[in-house]
Amino acid sequence: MAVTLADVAARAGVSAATVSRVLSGNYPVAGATRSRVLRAVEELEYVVNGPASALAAARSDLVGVLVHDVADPFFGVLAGAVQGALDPPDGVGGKLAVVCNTGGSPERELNYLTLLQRQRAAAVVLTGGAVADAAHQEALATRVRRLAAAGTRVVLCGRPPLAGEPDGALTLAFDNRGGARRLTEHLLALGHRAIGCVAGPRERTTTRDRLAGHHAALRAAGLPEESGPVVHGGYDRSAGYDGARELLRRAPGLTAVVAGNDTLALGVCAALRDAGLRVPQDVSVAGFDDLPFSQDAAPALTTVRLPLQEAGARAGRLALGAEEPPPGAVATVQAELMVRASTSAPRRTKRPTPTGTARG
Amino acid sequence: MAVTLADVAARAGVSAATVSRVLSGNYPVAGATRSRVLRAVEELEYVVNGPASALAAARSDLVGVLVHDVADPFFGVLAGAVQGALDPPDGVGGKLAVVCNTGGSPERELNYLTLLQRQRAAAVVLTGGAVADAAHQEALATRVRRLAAAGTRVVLCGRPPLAGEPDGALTLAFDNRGGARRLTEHLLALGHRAIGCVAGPRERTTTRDRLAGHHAALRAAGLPEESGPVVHGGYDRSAGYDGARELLRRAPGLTAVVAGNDTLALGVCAALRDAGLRVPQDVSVAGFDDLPFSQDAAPALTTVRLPLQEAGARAGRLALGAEEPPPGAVATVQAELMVRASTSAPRRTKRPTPTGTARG
DNA sequence: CTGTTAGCGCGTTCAT
DNA sequence: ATGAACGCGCTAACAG
Repeated sequence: MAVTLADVAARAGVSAATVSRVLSGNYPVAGATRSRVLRAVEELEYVVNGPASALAAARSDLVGVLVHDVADPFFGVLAGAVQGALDPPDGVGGKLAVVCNTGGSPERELNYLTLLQRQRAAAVVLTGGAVADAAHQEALATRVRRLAAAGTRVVLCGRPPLAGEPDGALTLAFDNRGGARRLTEHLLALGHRAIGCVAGPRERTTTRDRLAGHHAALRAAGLPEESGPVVHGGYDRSAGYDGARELLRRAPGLTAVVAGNDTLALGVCAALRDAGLRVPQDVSVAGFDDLPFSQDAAPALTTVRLPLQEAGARAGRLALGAEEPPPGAVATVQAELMVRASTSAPRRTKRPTPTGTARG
Repeated sequence: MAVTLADVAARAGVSAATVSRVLSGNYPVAGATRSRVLRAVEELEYVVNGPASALAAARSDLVGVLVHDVADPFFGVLAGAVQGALDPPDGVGGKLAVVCNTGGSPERELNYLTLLQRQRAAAVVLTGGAVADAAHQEALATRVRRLAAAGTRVVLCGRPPLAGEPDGALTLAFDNRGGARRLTEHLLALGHRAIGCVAGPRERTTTRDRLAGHHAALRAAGLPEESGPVVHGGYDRSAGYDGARELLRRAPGLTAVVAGNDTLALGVCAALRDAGLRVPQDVSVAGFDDLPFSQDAAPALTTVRLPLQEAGARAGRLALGAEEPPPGAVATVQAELMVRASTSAPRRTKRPTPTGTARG
């Protein structure tokens, strides 16, 4: 049916082995033969059979990229950066990115890992926060071990390392805790004392780490953890909207709201606006991630910047084995506080510490 | 090294063929044998070798998805929807999405198509506007023909059909022209007569179609095409910013600006703000696409909604052959005008038609 | 319903 | 530097 190596070999008057060598390039071949072969390839419009070569060589050109949802800019940027790093800077030799939307579901995550193992993927990049559930973490660690055993490189990007085993898995963790802490410290420095929090899904490591940073800042300032109400929900805009309304109901005296991420923050701003409150005059709002749209929001969002582009690219290079693994197989990506217009000092006309809101 | 079909067969006391049949499921197998096989699979932690089965069956589980840039929400949403449609609703049988960032470059597009042909991809979805260049269109048509000949389904999503050949390629075109026309008509109805345009890259079909719709509306209103200045650039925020400044320089009397897409529109708004102009009081601004962030912009963006989610999902189903192809192999996805807060009637204090700006 | 027999197209020794 | 031969792991006829 399709033209094969043998056809090219016949056309060029050489053996199939020679054609194979010319095409892979990793073997000495006489200049004359080489060009003869290449011409035959052109004339016959020959295209290598990937599956066949993957079978024979026991390795494929596929790299799996697991994300919660590519449509979410956070993951879109990450996935794009990984893909970019996989791309041949010169011409060939590049690997293909298989993007898988897990929706954050542990089952789907596991399922996709199996599918990728089936493809004999060269590497797998797991992005985004994990589910902080022991059973799932265990199942995941097992899968990762198997993949590593099968020769697949595994890179975690934006999540903590797997418990007790850098068995070949490399990790690029994000400093969610530190970033969140600095963010809350910024609000405290502005004078806020009643800070609400619209955190993300309760079970995610990302949520937990950011919340931990927030609480750490409160404690360090001598404030009780309950000094600010916390609501959990999804990581989408509507969760931000609903969360802000809930917060307002529970603690009408809030002067600031920190959101689990920028998308939530946008929802929070919308809810505040609809409630007749101005940002930041009446209530300050802050996000996390510094997604592209954040600086164009009105007011521009104070947030914590994660270098997603750089992190994704690095994850891609690590997946290719094109970059030296970090010492200890784990590197932490720093987060940077970005102060913009959505936060300011609280209005003095409001009572500074509207207590009695905790335990609401 | 790894456990193979034969190992499972031995363990279950059956032939390799039987195991294969159990796993593919498309062949009658006795219940008892089936469960015996499945148990052996479990015990041995057997995972099918994808490349081997792709080779033997002459088809793979891969579907290529070409986008300009997944990090761009437009493409992220599209890619996510395609991937979602590929996903097994029940459990197995799903295909994997290979996402390729072409950056809009014809060469890379062609290159990726070759890579996907090499993988013997089951289907390829080409998204986003094409480059309106005859040579490239020709090269592309050739590649598509080859892919189709090799049994790969080809779906175009968000771009016009390839000239003179539905050789197996299905098209989901977007009504860019109609949407743009209705958008400009909306501005005209509000009373605007001096409408600038920050169009996208000159060579893209998307840009051309939207611009054509804009001009059609102007003509229908009896206005000369030059009644509004047009600047070209990229499709990113900074192009919007720069474009708006250029527009302001060339035609200070503008009362409205239509942007090639929402991202550009955000840049336009920023430039306007920096120039001390209010949106929409001083200048109305409109975008295109209705990306998620558009309704959260301040002011909320008047734009033209493209049902990206639905279109992507449909493209995915067409790629799987799970949906009836549209009659004539081409379907047009309608665009819907979304009037929001960024457009309003022009200020009466400004001269209605500040002519003398054309040919600037 | 199940086993046997052939390849699928390529990489890779091992000779030469 | 090149060719011959084998096998990667699986599916698909074809028997039975």
